[in-house]
Amino acid sequence: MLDRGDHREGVRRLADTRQRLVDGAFETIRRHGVAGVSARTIAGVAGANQALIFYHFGSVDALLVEACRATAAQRVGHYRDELAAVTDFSALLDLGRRLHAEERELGNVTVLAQLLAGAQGNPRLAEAVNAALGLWTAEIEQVLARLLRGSPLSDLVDPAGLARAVSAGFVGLELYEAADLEGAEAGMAALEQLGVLLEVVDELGPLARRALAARIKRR
Amino acid sequence: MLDRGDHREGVRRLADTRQRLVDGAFETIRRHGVAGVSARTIAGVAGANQALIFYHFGSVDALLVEACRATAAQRVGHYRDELAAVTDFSALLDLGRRLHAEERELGNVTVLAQLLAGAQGNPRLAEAVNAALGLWTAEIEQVLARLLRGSPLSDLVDPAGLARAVSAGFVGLELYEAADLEGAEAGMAALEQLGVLLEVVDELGPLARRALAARIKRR
DNA sequence: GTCTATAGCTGGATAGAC
DNA sequence: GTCTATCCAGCTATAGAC
Repeated sequence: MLDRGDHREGVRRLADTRQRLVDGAFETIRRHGVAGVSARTIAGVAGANQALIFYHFGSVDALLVEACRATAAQRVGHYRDELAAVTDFSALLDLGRRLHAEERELGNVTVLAQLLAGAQGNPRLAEAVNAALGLWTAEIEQVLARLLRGSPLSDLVDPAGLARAVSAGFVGLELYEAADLEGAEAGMAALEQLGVLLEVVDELGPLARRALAARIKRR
Repeated sequence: MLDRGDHREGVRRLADTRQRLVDGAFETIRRHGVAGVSARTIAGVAGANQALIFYHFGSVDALLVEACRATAAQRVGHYRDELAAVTDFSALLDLGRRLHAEERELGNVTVLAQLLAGAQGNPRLAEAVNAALGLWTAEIEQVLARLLRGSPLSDLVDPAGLARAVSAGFVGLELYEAADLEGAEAGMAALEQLGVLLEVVDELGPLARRALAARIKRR
């Protein structure tokens, strides 16, 4: 059927198999969740032979790990410059909105959530997902730390923790979406409202600012 | 070995099988995640025969649905009175801390997160998890709505959305925990800090309060 | 209601031809 | 590198003895 074995460099009938398997793994998780993943289903989506997963990666788990790693590295890199250019909470919220919409659209959040769930009792996968999430949170944390310097919020909010809470919120809401779409959307909106609150508080006038700082200190 | 078949009412060597299967299902998810769940693993944990799952519930899925339903109903009922007695954000935060600690300890959050992940592409399970989460969010939403009346935050924060965002945050962080314990704890702390921020803002003096309300209106 | 046994299937993984 | 064929483990679900 296909002209397999053709090795002229210009042909590229399909991307090389290894890559197609990685993409297929991602797509399979996105569509059916980790529960629906197997060597056979992935191979089916990738249009490749099941045995090739073991030839190229050694095991199905190892393929999932690679899919996780590759996606995170690529996507985080895609936003690095934009995140570095952010100078206030308002801009961060705007970027956050866009970033989340883009990643959701691509299915990256769903896949991350599913991998995270699958990592329960699977140390190899857990390590990979941890690394992937670490790439995201490190970037966000850096921006938050920069913005919080000199803010009345700096005594209250821990950048590292907030970065993880926001990531976890996205992940949790994405899972929620499969069970209750409208509820998840309302939750998403609330997350934005909290962002607006941070922004508003951060931009308070000197008087209100001092009152707030005093209140925070007292706790 | 065991004196099976003994039907004297006082014996109760073990709780009735149906209940042990529900508990076993819960425990299996908690320990190994949805990925590790099967009729055999559940039966093993429950100390029962695998075939009894199909006799009592018809399918493994149906057993998971029942475990989800039973746990949620029981636990939400457990907090209803306390939630109804809450009259300010400070008390809500205190209760929230305790509630979350208790539920985490019991494994209820982990199980919910795992079921949520498994609900992807499993409509029957999705419906059950949706109902379970609905019980929680309905209670939280009610308290939030009550507390927000008259607060400068009422124009900004939607109780229904916030209830879902908080639930999703807990769920997401619980998943996170399997991959990165310290990170998840930092995230949890940040969630509390946001709670404190709500509390502080809510209790602001009239002057700062007015400044804040004006800022919020402007957006 | 509970057990054993088993049918029938899907899954991970490997051997070996090409 | 890719394909076919296959082994074997584990799974759902049912039949039937007790």
